[in-house]
This record gives sequence, C-alpha cells and structure tokens, in this order.
Amino acid sequence: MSQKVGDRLKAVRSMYGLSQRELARRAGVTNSTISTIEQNRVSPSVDSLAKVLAGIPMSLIDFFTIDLDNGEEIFFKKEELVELSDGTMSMRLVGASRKDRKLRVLHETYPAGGDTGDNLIVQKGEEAGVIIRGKLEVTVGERVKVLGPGDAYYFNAEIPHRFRNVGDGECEVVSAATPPSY
Amino acid sequence: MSQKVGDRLKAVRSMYGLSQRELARRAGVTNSTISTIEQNRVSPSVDSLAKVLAGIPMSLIDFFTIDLDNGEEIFFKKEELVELSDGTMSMRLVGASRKDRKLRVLHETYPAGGDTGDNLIVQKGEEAGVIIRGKLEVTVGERVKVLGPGDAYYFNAEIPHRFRNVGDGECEVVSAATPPSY
DNA sequence: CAAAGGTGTTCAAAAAAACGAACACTGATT
DNA sequence: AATCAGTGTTCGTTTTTTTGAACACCTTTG
Repeated sequence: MSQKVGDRLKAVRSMYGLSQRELARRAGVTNSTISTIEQNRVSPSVDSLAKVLAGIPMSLIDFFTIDLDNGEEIFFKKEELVELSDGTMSMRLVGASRKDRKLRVLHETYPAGGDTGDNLIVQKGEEAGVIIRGKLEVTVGERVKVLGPGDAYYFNAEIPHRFRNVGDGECEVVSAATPPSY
Repeated sequence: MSQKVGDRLKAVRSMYGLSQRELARRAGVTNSTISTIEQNRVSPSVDSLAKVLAGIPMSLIDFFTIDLDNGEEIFFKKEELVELSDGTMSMRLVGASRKDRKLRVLHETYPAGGDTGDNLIVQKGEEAGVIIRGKLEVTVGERVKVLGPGDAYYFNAEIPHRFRNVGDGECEVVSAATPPSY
C-alpha cells in the first residue's frame, strides 16, 4: 500500500473510462472533490471514498487490494510468443513471461464488423487470445491496439475491455477464458 | 465490507488488547478521535485511519480484508473432534468443520509454569493444537479458555495469542503450525 | 474512605475536507 | 472564427472531523 489514494483513484477511474465529472455524477459528489482527492491535496474520509467508489462501482477492499498495472506485458508481437509445438500442430504459448497463469485457450471467429461493445464488462480472472485472420482492435483499460495475424493479447479480466473487428473480412481468434473449467 | 469502520476498529483494537488511550498514544492522535470513530459518529479520513492503524500496527489493506470472527468454531470439546484412527494409533482431526485448512500438527510439552508471554506475536497462517496432559490456558484475541486433556483449539494466527501452562505438572500438547513446510 | 490511575464519553474550538461556482483549456460543430 | 460541450483545476464558503480539556465511572492502593 505504498501508492497514494489519489493516484489509485485516478488510475481506477481512467481504467473505467470515466471523467471526473461523470464519476462525480454517478457517485453523488462534486467534481472538485474528486479533483482534489486525485491530486492528493486532501485525504477523503472512508465514507467519502466509499461513496465515490460506489459510482464505479468498486468496493473499498477491491480498491485497496487491486494491483493497477503490475508491469507485466499485455501485448505480444508474433515473434514474442513461445513455441510449444509438438510437431504436427503448432502451439505457441501466450504470456509465457507471466506468473500464475490460470486460463484455457479456445477458438473464435468474429464476423465483419463484430464488436463486443463498450459496455466494458468486468469479471474475475484472466483473458488471452491470438489473432489468426483479420484485424482485431483490443481495448484494455486505457490501452488500445489493433492486432493482426500472429499478434496476441493477455490481460487481467478485472480491467474493462472490448473487442472490435476492424477488418473487412472475418476475424479468426484463438481466445481463452478463466477459470479453466469454463 | 458490510461492517462499519468504527466497529472494525473497535474489534481490531480490543483484539490487540489496547485501550483507546494507549492506541491513541502510539498512533499520535487523541483518544477522543478513536472514541468518536468507534462510535461511528465520524468517518475518518483515509490518512487518519492509516495513522491510527500504524499504532497497532496494521495496514489499511489488512484492516479492510481481515475477517474478524467468521463465526467458525475456535474451541472444541473432546467429543467434538473427528476420529481419523488407523487402528494402531488414534488421530483425531481438529477443526474438521473449518474450510481450507492449511496446517500440520506437531507434539509439544510445556514445563510447569510455561508461558509464551503476552507479547502477542502475530504471524500469517493458522494454528491449532490438542492438550494431552495438564492444563493450558489459551488466549486468542479477547477469548480466553483453560483447556484440559482431550480439549483442543484452532484459530487464525493473525489474531494475537498466548499459551500458559496453569497446571502444577507438565503439559503435553499436540500443536501445529502453518504453512505445513515449517 | 480517599486518592490515584485507569477506562470510555462529551463539548467548544481549531483544523481539514466537501461543496458550489467560477476559471482556463481542448476538440468538435457550426 | 465562434459557439458548444467536454475536460481538469482553483477559490471562498459550508460542512465535517480532530483536537484539547473536561466529565463520569470503575478498580486499585495507601
């Protein structure tokens, strides 16, 4: 818990794509409150902080627990994937540098113009995938990148995310979900 | 996080055997501050709360995370232990009703008058034991009980605790530590 | 019994945080 | 170019929290 409360709030808020005013409106506080908190010019009361977080929504315990960007990689270039080939089929490991992986990979195909929307669904666990054909725009928190064949992604599913097929044909992806059971 | 901040602080403080004034002195705040917080008459700023917790000491994340009395049993009567006997030796399972047990049992013998002292050492993990011979006074947080042969204990080691041989002879105990490796 | 040291609580004054309304800036739309 | 809606910031006022010094109560000590 070395990080300042203001910094954490700022990081969390921008992760959810909310402006100070938008969050203030949802939380029922003024934008100046959030502004001064994020500048660490004031230390909010626990009630105030809880009230602000309710606008996200996020619990106090999650706010203090969540690690915001642990420095691990999110995007991998084709040549950064680790080859686990057994000879007949090629299996390239995504996120090999990450510790404590807990997920299972699947196959998916996006129709032209396919889009999960910006509802920014959040769920426990992790998510990863490889683009096979087409162009997929992946949004993870504030980071956005258009990935092509051979590229891949790996991120914490707690961070709001979105997928969009920005190519003119189908987009084939090897995707994954966690926990491994489903 | 349904519980109020004041209630949590009060529970944590009394667990550590500190008075409002003693905690106030260690934390560098006034006793009235702690009094009003514990009555939920005010909502402390995050800084203030952290300052108070530093006097325990306890981190913010631990404060919000720790479950203070999860309703699970701490003391077990002799007949409440689950028999895991293999025929030659009798193995009675302590805390069978508890989920996610992570510990390993050992043997110990306390000399007459033996006492771990009230330094209230705190450590991650869980701790359990069975009294074989003698009388052992076990203090866990606010709860105190004198256990005799066949009785047992099981508690979260994060709660301050103390053992004292209150009998006139040796006290034999089957004790345990966590994690299992040591 | 009375004094001393301990507990938690209460109240007016001082300090800190939240509000409310402004400001300055940016990018998009006329 | 000018308006508009958006962003984050700043400042005086209002509200809330913290302080400091009392209070009432209890237990121990002389």
